Amino acid sequence: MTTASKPRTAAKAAAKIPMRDFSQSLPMSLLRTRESVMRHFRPSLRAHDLTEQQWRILRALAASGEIEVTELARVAFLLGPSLSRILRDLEGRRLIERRLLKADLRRSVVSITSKGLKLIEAVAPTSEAIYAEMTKRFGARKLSDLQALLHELEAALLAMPAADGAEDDLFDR
Amino acid sequence: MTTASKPRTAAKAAAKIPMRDFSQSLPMSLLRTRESVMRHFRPSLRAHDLTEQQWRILRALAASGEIEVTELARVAFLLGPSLSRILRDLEGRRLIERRLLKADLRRSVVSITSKGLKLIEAVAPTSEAIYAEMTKRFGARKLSDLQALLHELEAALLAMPAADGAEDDLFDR
DNA sequence: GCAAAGTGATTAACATGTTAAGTGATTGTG
DNA sequence: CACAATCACTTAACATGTTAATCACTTTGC
Repeated sequence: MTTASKPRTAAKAAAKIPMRDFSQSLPMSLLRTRESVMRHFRPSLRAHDLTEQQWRILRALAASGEIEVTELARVAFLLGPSLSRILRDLEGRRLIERRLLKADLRRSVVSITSKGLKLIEAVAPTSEAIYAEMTKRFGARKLSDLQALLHELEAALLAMPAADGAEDDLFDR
Repeated sequence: MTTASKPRTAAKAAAKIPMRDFSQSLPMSLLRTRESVMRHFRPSLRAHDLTEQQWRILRALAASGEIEVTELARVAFLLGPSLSRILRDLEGRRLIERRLLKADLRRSVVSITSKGLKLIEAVAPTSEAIYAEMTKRFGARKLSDLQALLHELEAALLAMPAADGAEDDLFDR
């Protein structure tokens, strides 16, 4: 009966300001959908002792060869601090390597090791199979429609100036 | 030239297994798009000392009145441990209240305080304005198409059995 | 040259995500 | 009615998200 009985509270009257129904806000939809996707991938990654982020990094490295840390952060969509910690860990596990750039000792380039590549080769088939099954169930056409809309929205929002939290705030007029 | 020169490595040859171009995998697309959305909301929340998750909880409480912790976790899409910590904090700030259920002392119900409601009323107009601007830029029709696809995908994946990480595992016999 | 400003990367500090373990309360079964 | 199983919630422990500070190195301006 975990999902059977619903709260009798019902209410939905507390807020004077209506606002869109909370659960169908765009950020929530994106979050829930992403989780419903990742839920299928995590077991396989976990079976190989990889987190989602570690996997993103290995994938990015396998795709781009040697790459600078900053650029890696960009393509793997991770913030610097997270990346630093994860690289330290992956380097300790000999899945990646780092070397300093002679031309600029502040920078270093990262690359995947053969051990890292073997790990990818071990995980990739399962990932691909899962992705294929998802595509089959959802429909290739709808999947690409979705991808297109996601990209369009991303582009539209990049063009939208970011509010700075100060708002019009009375004083800066 | 931070973004000018691309890595000469070019490679993309390291991996023997092709795999979809990493950056357009579905999880990455969803993550990037969600971030591009949240980027616009965070400054406003931050200006009121709220994190995204705290805001989700307050919104959920405002919409549903009194609600049990487990149900709140479900609607705010948070795991129990995260919720426990955040409720402790919000209670300390007098934005929410808790009371035990006499009928079952394991359970407690959470509700938003008038201070919490005032905070929502202070933040909501800005949020609504941002959401409206997004809708205007992206298009209301495309937005609802996107929402529909997200929900469909979510439904399709819920119906898909979760791999357990064991796979068929050829080798562990 | 050299002090100041800028840049790439890491560390620090705190909040959340995630899984496992713990705590107290309740329930079902013999 | 004892008592093991279950349940609701919390804690614990570790990884990541996030912002700020720091460190080492480079570039700039004088």
